[in-house]
Amino acid sequence: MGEEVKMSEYEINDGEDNINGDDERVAVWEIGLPTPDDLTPLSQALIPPELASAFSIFPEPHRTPLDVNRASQTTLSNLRGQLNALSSINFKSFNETTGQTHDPIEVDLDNKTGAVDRDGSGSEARKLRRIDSEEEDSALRTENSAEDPSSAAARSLKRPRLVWTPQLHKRFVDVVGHLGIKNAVPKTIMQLMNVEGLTRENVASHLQKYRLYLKRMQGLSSEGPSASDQLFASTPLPQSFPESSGGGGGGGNGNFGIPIPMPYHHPATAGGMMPMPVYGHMGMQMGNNNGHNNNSSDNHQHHQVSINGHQNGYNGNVVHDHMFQQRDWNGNHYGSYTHHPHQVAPNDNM
DNA sequence: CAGCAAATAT
DNA sequence: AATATTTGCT
Repeated sequence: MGEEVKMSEYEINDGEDNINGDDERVAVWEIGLPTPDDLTPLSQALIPPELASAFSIFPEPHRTPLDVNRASQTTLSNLRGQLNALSSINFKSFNETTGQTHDPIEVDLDNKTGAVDRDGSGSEARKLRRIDSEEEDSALRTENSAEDPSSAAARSLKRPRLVWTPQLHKRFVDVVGHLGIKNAVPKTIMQLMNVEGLTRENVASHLQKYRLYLKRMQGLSSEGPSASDQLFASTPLPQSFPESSGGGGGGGNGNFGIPIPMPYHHPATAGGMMPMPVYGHMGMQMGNNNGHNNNSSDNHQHHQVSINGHQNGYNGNVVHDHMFQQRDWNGNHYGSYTHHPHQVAPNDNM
C-alpha cells in the first residue's frame, strides 16, 4: 500500500490477450485526461469536502453546453416517445434527508494515505477524479485516436462492463413493473430508465436474467429470496405476480404494489442515492438482504457507504483508484483487480 | 428487434 | 466464482 497510482501502461488493443486474468492495468482512462491537480480544484473549491459530505451536496460535474445539449437531445428523444405521464422533473437530489447518511463520508480528494479502513472504521480515502460523463461513452475512450482517428471508434468501442448496482437495478425493476410484462421490452425499458450510457444490450441481458430469476422464484416457493441471485434477490417484485410473497415466513419482500414512481432517482427511495451505473470491474454485488428490500432506506447493515464513499459525486463520474477494499450493502468486500471503473450518471440531471 | 441459450469475457 | 456481455439462432 505504499504505492500510489502508478498507472501508465495501457493496452491499446482490446484484444484481451491477458488470458491469465491476472491484472491487466488498463489505465487508458487516465490517459489524455487532465491531471488530477487540474481537476480537483474545480469541484473542491466550491464546497469544502466536509460540508459537502455533511450535507450530501456534491459538486456538479461541469458539462459543456455541448454535452448538455447532446444529452438533452437523447433524453428528449426518449421521453418524447412515450414518457407522457411521467414527471421527469429532476432537480439535483442533493438531499438525502432520510438521514441514512450515517456514513461519515469524507471527501478526501487527494488523501489516500492508505487510510483504507476495512472494518467499517469509517474513513474512506480516495482520490477524486472527475471526468465528463457524457464524454466517456465516446470520446474518452478514443484516446487511442492516434491509430484510429476514425469516428467509428466513437461508438464502436466496447464499453466497460456495466455493473448493475442495486440502485440501477431498482430502477430497472421499477420500470419493468411499471410497464408491465407486455411492454417490458429492452428497448422500452432502456428508454424509460433513461439512464445515460445504458444500451439496449445491457438491458436485454439484464432483463433476461431477471426473468429467469423471477421464474425460479415462482417455481420454488411463494417466497424465500434465497441468496442465490444476489442481484435480484433484494428487489421488490413487480406486482405481476400470482402470489409473489404472500407474506409468509421468510421476511416477505414487502412488495407493496409499487406503481413505480418512475424514472430516475429518489433520494429517499433506494437507500439514499440515485442510480449510478457503474462501469468497471469493481462493482459491489447486490444486497441479498434476503427478506429485506432495500426499497425503504434501511439497507445499512454495517455501515454502508454510499458508493463506497466514492460517490462523491453526484457528478456521476468517479473513478476508483487502484485497489480499494469496499463493502457493499451486505458486507461483502471486494477488491482484487486494479482497474478503473467508471460511473455514469443517469440523465435525470440536466 | 425481442427472446433464449450457450459461450465467452472480466 | 459470480456477473455481464456477446453470439447464434428463431
